[in-house]
Amino acid sequence: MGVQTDLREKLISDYAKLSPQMQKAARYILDHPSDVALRSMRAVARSANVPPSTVTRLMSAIGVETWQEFRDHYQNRLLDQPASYAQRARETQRTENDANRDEHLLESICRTEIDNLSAAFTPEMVSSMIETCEAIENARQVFIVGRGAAYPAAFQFAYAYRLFCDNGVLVDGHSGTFGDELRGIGRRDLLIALGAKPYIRDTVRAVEFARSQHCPVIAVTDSDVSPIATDALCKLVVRDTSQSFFQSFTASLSMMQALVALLVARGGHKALQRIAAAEEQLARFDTYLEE
Amino acid sequence: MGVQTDLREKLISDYAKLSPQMQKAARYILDHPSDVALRSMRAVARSANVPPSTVTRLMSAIGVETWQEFRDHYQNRLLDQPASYAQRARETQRTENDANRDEHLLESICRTEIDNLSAAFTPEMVSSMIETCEAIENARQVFIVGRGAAYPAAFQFAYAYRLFCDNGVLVDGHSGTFGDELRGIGRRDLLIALGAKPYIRDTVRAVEFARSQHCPVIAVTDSDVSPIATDALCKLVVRDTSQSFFQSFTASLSMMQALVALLVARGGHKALQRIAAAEEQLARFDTYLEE
DNA sequence: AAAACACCGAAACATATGTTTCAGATAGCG
DNA sequence: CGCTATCTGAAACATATGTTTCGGTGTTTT
Repeated sequence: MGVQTDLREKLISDYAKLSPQMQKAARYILDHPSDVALRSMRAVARSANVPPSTVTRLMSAIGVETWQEFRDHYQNRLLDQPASYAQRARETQRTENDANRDEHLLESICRTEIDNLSAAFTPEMVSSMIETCEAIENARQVFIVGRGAAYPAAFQFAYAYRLFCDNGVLVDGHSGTFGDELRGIGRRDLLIALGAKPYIRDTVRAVEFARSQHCPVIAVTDSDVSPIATDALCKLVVRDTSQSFFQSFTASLSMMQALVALLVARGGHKALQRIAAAEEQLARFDTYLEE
Repeated sequence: MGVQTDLREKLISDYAKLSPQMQKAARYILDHPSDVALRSMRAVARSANVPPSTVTRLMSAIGVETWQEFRDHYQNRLLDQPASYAQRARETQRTENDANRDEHLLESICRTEIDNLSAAFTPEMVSSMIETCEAIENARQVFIVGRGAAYPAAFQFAYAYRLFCDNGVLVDGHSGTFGDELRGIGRRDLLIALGAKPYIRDTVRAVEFARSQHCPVIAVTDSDVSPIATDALCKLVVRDTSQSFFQSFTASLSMMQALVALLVARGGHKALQRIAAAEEQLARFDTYLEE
């Protein structure tokens, strides 16, 4: 070895001493190593939102003569570990009942998650999601309920939704009783209910209550015949296959995120303006770390 | 899309019908596929002892419009990505002002999410996750902190973890001040911190406090140089690329779920017994709907 | 033998790339 | 306040890149 230090490590260790703009460049490079190997310097600079000169300066700052040298290093790295997905699967399978049981488990989890995810974006689901969006756009208030393991996805949606709409209510029962928050729900509102087997009683009750008040329901659940999905306006059925005792809520979360993205895209300028305002407000509160 | 044939196969099948010089070029390309991905066209031509024009002609001979298209194909093969980031971006842009804009957006979101997910389960990440598990198993108390958009993933882990271990603490600041919950943290404990750009001040402060008390930190974040990741025991770097203004936390959530699954798998019978006990307790409380 | 044809490589071309230069901006300090 | 030192981005620069053009070569066809 000797002088052949790993440039990536060097970039990390020197990161603190770099100028702000160089940090931006360095950060992009660290986060997208394959870009260095495959794309041009100017293209990388463009993606990092930095002028080309900054990248050249970064090179000399970390003691690299030329971009070529840097690129070569990353190309070799890329060639050394052609850890393709398929190859990885084969390797892990070969050593199935072996010492690296853990690796195999994680590999299998990854595949399952990807399957769950693609199942959530089939054409039928996509059109259901678009319907859901229309329902949300026309609703007076949007209630979101998800208990237990479904709570993260519900929270995620409520959190993002609140950044550009103020008619969202996360029914989390954190303060006082659960039912209080649903008071006044009616036919012009909308309830988004999340939950998979085993169905949590609270969630089902919330759905039943909403329906009794003629409030339409969007069900994000694991089956067309789940107690949450009965008579729902839209049934967003997500797979939650998992290797562990615990169902996977990855697909639910992803779908909720996709709904938010879709709402924003359809909302156009107005939505973006509200987001900007919300973020500025957060910045005022000193929520975020400065650059 | 649709007619997305494999260009390498095309090269092989058409080989016989090519002119001698083109065969020389084709042959070199077949023998050195990574050269196509990494080097320039002229460089490849030089190595193949062929003028550049021959390579261009070869492109049109096999029905490829431009060398870029050819190179992109080989780059994707090298990365084993079903669709390149650039390609995806172009596709989405192309159909931006279209009738079925929504469908395209969702389709593109799905692909991005899958990319994020596979990036979270690369061999390096897998080994980091296993290290993380060992750290968790040896910790006295396990603190989990994630604010804002990172909260779902933190909650998810804490919720599942509590079903089979009782030394987990979700630092959510719901009651009283944030710092209170970290009181007494020390070198035998462990802090799992989640957060992506823009970094929420509270999270960073929690990390700094933990480090000042010599408590090791596991960082689930978006970059090796994120303020959360500095001096972390394990850096679990997850991609959060997203089509919307909002980062995607799908990969974070999935990784946390995977950690739980891994912990349970390594925990063996004991873990399963505890889970059974926890579920029975929940059933006693009438949490779930009966069948 | 001449014409028609496919094939080839040097050179021309417009564009893109990596690097350097320079002038303005910004922050630190006496 | 002024002075310095650093940082930054636009522009300039020489070079490299992908593609096209064009004339030349050899082979086939009539």
